[in-house]
Amino acid sequence: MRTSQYLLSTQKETPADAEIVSHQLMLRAGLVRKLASGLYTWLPTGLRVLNKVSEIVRDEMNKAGAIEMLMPVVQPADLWQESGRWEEYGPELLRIKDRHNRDFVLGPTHEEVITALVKNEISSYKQLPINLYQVQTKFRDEVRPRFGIMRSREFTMKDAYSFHIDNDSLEKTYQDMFQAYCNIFERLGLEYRPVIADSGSIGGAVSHEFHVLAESGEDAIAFSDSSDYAANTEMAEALAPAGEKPTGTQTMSEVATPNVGTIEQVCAHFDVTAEQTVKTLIVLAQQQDDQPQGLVALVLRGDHQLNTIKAEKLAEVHAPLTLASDDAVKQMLGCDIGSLGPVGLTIPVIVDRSAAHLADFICGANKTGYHLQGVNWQNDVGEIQQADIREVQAGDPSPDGQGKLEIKRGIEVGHIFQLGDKYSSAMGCGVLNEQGKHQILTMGCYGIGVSRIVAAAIEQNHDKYGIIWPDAIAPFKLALIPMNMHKSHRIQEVAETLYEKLTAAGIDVLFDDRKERPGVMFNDMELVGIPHTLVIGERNLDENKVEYKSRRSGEKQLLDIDNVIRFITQL
RNA sequence: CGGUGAGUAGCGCAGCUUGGUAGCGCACUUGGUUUGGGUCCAAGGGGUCGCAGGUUCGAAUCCUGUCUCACCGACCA
Repeated sequence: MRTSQYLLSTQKETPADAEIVSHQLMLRAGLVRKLASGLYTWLPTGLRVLNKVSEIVRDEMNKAGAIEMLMPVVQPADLWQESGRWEEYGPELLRIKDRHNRDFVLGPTHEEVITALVKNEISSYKQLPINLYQVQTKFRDEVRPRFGIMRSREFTMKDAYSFHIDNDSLEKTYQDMFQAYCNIFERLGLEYRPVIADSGSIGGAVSHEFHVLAESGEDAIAFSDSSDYAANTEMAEALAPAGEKPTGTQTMSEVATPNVGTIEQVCAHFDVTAEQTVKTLIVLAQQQDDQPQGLVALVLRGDHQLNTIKAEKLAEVHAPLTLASDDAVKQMLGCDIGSLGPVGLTIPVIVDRSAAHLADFICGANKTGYHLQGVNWQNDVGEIQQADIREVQAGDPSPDGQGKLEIKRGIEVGHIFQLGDKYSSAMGCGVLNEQGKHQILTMGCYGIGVSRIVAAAIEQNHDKYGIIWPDAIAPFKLALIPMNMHKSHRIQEVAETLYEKLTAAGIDVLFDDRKERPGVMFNDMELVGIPHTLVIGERNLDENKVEYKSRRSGEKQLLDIDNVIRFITQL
């Protein structure tokens, strides 16, 4: 490709509304342009990268025995009504009507379509297992699209769905997919980790996310410092502190604490650390039929944070988790939220394991302006219900019993899970088994955020000059930069010849034949992130040499012109 | 949805307080100059100042409404 016949579209200045590096560089290097919030046009350079990523994904999926197909973006609403997700999915599901006023959705995912298809196409256990996938556009009407392509509303996803007669078969395909995903991220040249994940409300126990590690990641991942254990913090189990539960020695007493509400103020007032205090959060209870809305108290150690996902899984708690309003608390419990505590509450109380491990602690007195000190569960509260409801933090013991947890940030680029029969049973998708009986299938599903990988790769591979693509997904492998070609026939001749030969050798080369000064070319090629550069200049031509430069290491070396093709091919 | 901020040329911004019909840098066009790291000089082209309404002789500027965009958002108990 010649720059003179290409759309490079680089920019010197960073657009004002781009917050993270990958977004800024994608705009500056001319990979994407925003059309509207969460909607992006892929420019030629960006599309080249996107296509390289999809090709690697396809290749590994095919090798793992999956079969490519393609389903429509627009899907009829009745499929979603059948699966129950028409009501369940919420406002992220963009609903549209056609000219006949029939309901459709813009597909955020394709379980319904594939299940309906398999129901019709597959009728015997002999055709199983089968794993079908597509690389396709998805639409999710995100509340807040952000970070450019990282969380956009329209995006490219590889989604695969496998169908099985039993769980053993599902388990095997799941393992194959796990391995295929590792291969994919390995080949993409990214630093990644598979982590244990929340399978959501979908049921089916097993689920893994694949994260690319990056500071700007939206997810927190907990790692053991001495084993393979890695889990999304949503999922990572928080163990009770090690050792015997301390025995209380104090007797509970009430202390006037005017204007003391936050844990920070409590600590200051009593001159203790947050580890000796307890905080009480009041949330809405799971609604019982015909009963008025109840409340539930969640009790945590002062220095701990509530984990919403864990709390929502409790039968007593309303999902999605909703904090009771200040007014509701005041009305039902008779005090300000800053003075709440577990002692003497008439609503259900659920205590985090770490909080339950405390003795002689401090908490609110359920009386505005008063706290209790020297509180002990056994004496002052009685039998309590314990649960793991807190967020793990760095330094906590690893749930697998080996080492301590570290917390790092990651970008979720892949998610695999065992779905079970949620969709197949809702939609009656089954086959005749060996006994000639109709049997509902069990399913797995496996997603990769293809467009998100492009952004994630940049987050992990850039410097102050621009992007540094891993070779496998670079838009071009090589930049050919002639110095002042328009003044020198000799340079032009060498450049043209090299360009022809390199192209003939199957190398993706971008030949900068613009009438620009060298500095402009260098800067553009570095911004775009092309991994390898050849510079052709008068100086070296006298020796029959050209200069090679690596984008990543910055290392330069002179090459004999005759050796260029071989050298570049071997990179 | 709540909070904050922003909409003026393709991009980055000034002008608005104190109304008088729009400007700077980059990019673009033309000519010259320069040529191993975003040369320099000159001359140009390009904007219904987000949209609608109002006040006024006159509105980018003041008022009202509206749309769009970005960032932040249980973690207070």
